[in-house]
Amino acid sequence: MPWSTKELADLAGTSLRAVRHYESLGLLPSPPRRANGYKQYRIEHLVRLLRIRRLTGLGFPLDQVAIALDSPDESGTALVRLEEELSESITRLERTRDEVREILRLGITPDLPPELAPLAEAGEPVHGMRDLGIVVTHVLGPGILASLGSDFDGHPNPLDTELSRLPADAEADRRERLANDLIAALTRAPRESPVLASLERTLGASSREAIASAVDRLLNNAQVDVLRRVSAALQRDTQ
Amino acid sequence: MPWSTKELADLAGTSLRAVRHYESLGLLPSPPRRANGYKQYRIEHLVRLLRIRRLTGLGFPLDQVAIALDSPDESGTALVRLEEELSESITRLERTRDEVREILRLGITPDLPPELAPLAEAGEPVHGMRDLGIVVTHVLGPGILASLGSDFDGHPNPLDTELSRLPADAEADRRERLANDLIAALTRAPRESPVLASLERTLGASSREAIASAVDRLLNNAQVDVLRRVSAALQRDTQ
DNA sequence: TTGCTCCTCACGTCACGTGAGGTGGC
DNA sequence: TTGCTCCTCACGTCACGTGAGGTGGC
Repeated sequence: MPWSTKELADLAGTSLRAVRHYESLGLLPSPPRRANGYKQYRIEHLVRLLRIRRLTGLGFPLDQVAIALDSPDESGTALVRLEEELSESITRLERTRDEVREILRLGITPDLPPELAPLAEAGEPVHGMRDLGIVVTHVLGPGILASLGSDFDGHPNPLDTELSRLPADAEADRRERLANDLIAALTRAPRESPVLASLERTLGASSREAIASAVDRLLNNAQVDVLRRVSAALQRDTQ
Repeated sequence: MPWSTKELADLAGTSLRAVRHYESLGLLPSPPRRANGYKQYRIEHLVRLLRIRRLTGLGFPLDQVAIALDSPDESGTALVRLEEELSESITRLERTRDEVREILRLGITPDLPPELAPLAEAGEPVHGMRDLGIVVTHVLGPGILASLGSDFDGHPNPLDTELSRLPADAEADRRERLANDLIAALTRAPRESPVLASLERTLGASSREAIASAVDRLLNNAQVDVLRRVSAALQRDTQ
């Protein structure tokens, strides 16, 4: 007539270990035993176990379950908090699910912010620009690339591609030509310079340093040279 | 110029401990140290850390992160699986959130299935019927109460209330009257008897036993007596 | 005797959080 | 000297899962 631990677990649709766990926490009273030490559960234990399972199924942590079991009518605030937590989790998961779907749709790599993915496609062995992009988008926030004038809407800007592939020993006139093209492109885009300037003013010292370090160590001399010219021209522009 | 562990963590927007954790797993290479043992992180570490954070932010477990970092282009199947897991979690959480909202809306206690809540309201100290309900709804599935003819749509059926409050020493004619009323009510409800009968035929031995045990130990003699009469009448009806 | 069930430790999971205890830098 | 930072163990979290090692029941 009485049930073993396994039988009780099966009746309640849960596991042997869960039953023992609840018992060790005092959520479920220890049943009487037979002479050989086997436990004998009865209907009161099944009822209690079903109530525990119901509460854990709703998402109550076990310490809250202990409280709710003894005063089920006063669990109002706990329920409100639970609902809030559930809603938060749902919106968070929905956001990341949408992001994962977007990554799948575009067929891009998941380890970069999506704005940077086209850059990764552009040139395989050139990781300097990619890594610079990772640091800059993190420090300045995503969207910075758009405001820099690059049209990362599916295809990399040819100028960006050329910059990322610029060899360290590129000749002076090639550097100058690329710099001028970039300056022209950035100047045509109406929105970027003020954004950049205001961002730069509000940047903390450590962020500045991180970007400077990224530029210095991740790009080669020719690339840095080109970016310096661009930067100087834009700064003149803003003043 | 190089960064301490704390500085690196701050730059990446994560914790000291997370950085050390990634390092201990080999996700992040150990940086060179100064003479006193202090670690010196550089831009490569920041880039790596940001890529790790991006992947964990999407929900990748750390062992998958290790793989994805080294071959970011081949994480397609991992992404598909991730999307599926996210979707499953979302629907599961939505279901429980809706259930929690319903509990809040009705102002009922969370430790019972919602169909049983009105029963709990009916009589305070009478837990026998409540506990029987918990066992029966779990074993036979929710919805069984509806098919038993009780209209649990906001108010407890007066007959149920009377049954749950029936004292053990109720007199014979009171028992008979209540049994007849219940039989009449159940017979008027068009849908229940076949459901019950078919369920009973398909029940396993352990479930039968659980219900029998619940009836025997959670109800008093008078209540069991009334239910026996009702059961007998219904069984005659079905044949 | 063999196979199945029951029992009690006790470590493992996952991604870190949180001290403990000691030392270096200013 | 004091306060702050850095370091390395190492245990804690949460709700159990998963053996290990031993015994009882048929």
